Amino acid sequence: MQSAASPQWVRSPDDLTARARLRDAAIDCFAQRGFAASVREIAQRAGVSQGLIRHHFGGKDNLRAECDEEVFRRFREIKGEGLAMSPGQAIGMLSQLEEFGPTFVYILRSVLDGGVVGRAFVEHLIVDTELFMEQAVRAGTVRESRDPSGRARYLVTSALGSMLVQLTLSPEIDLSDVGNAIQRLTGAFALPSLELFTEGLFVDRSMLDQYLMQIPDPPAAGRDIHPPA
Amino acid sequence: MQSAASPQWVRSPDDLTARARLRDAAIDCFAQRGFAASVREIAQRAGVSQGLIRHHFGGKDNLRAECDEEVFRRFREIKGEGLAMSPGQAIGMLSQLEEFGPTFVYILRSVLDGGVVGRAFVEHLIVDTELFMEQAVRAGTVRESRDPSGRARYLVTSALGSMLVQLTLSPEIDLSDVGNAIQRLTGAFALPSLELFTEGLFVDRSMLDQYLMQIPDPPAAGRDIHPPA
DNA sequence: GTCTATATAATGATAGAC
DNA sequence: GTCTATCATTATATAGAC
Repeated sequence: MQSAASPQWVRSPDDLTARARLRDAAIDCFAQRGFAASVREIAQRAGVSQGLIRHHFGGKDNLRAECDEEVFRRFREIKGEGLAMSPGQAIGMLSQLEEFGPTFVYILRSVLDGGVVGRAFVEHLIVDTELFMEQAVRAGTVRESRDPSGRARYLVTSALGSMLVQLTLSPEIDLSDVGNAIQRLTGAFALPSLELFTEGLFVDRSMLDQYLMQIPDPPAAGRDIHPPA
Repeated sequence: MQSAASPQWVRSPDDLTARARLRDAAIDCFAQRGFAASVREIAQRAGVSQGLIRHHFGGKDNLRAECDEEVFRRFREIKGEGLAMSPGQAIGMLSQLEEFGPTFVYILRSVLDGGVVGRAFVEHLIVDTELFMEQAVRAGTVRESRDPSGRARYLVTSALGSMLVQLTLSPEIDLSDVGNAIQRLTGAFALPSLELFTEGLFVDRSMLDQYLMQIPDPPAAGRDIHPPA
């Protein structure tokens, strides 16, 4: 386990093997310009020729797969194994780390792209959130849910999705300054979300009660398909 | 104003001008395969040659622009001018209309893509939601907010974003059956969202009160940037 | 290991025949 | 109005020299 100030994967470029330098250049490119970035572009950023990429990785798909792996590895490493954080805490912490910038943007892009990293990232967040909420419920700070899994999935997808929609709505946000970008994406929603989480939205319970009466089986476990596939 | 069962823009393909048929084929293609769909593909679906697209539209960008316009026109037409619906009602209604399928998927893709239709669509929903919530507050069914604009923006982006994230998480969902797709995307979240909107999440008010004391100015109007740009 | 040069495929743009 | 044929560009994949 590394200190947060200088994780294992941050070192001077000279220390890296050519293969790793190529992979990191690809991660940066994919983060900045999306997965449509060409191999020529990646090679140029790494200061080598495009032929070398094929030599080391065989093709773009393979290169992307290795980037996916590395990015998810970094995510797991930074997050820490047993550390259960709320999604807000996690995102807030991650965005503070300068070195994590490209990794985080890579993940966001992968979520939008439907890539494997994105999926894994979201599912990971959901599991963590369910655990975190479970603890919070036991601690008495968060209300119990009739469907803990569904609630965790709902909280994560709406928080993340909200950021992504805001992002597409605000092309002027500079993704290279990740900390600032996250601040802009989440700052505007601090008050509305706190308000909603504390006071709810509806004045009375009729909508919820109506729904609960309408469904056939006891409202203990989720009756709906939660896992994607 | 047309009846919902058969809007103005639904007719047998023979009734359409070649230009309109081409445009509609493009909308279908963009919806099904994304905006990377080639002009050859579009021409093939329309049963004409690729040269004809250039003849009528000049180029792909222009064609996309006309598709954007048409899709947004259909959206406005279906929605109705003065009709204020909740986001949930609106999405539920739209998904029922068979003919609206490609249009709806086109809009979703446009949101993900950051396209003009997507932006306009979201901003439209936000304005409608704010109006709707204003009425609901006056009617006594929804609680007052310290930041009505921010709340509307938060509700729309999180509801929509949640669907989009679920969509990327579930590639097996068949987008051609829009009604079913929406059902799968929203059904799992009915209970968690109703629960949250009715009962909130936190047991006590400490988080909210802490935030309210921390910010300098009176919590009447939003102190943050809400409009994207 | 690294480079240069080339093959191949796809796409959007264009020209000109009918 | 509509089609066919071709061009220019760009991307990846590949081969072979050093």
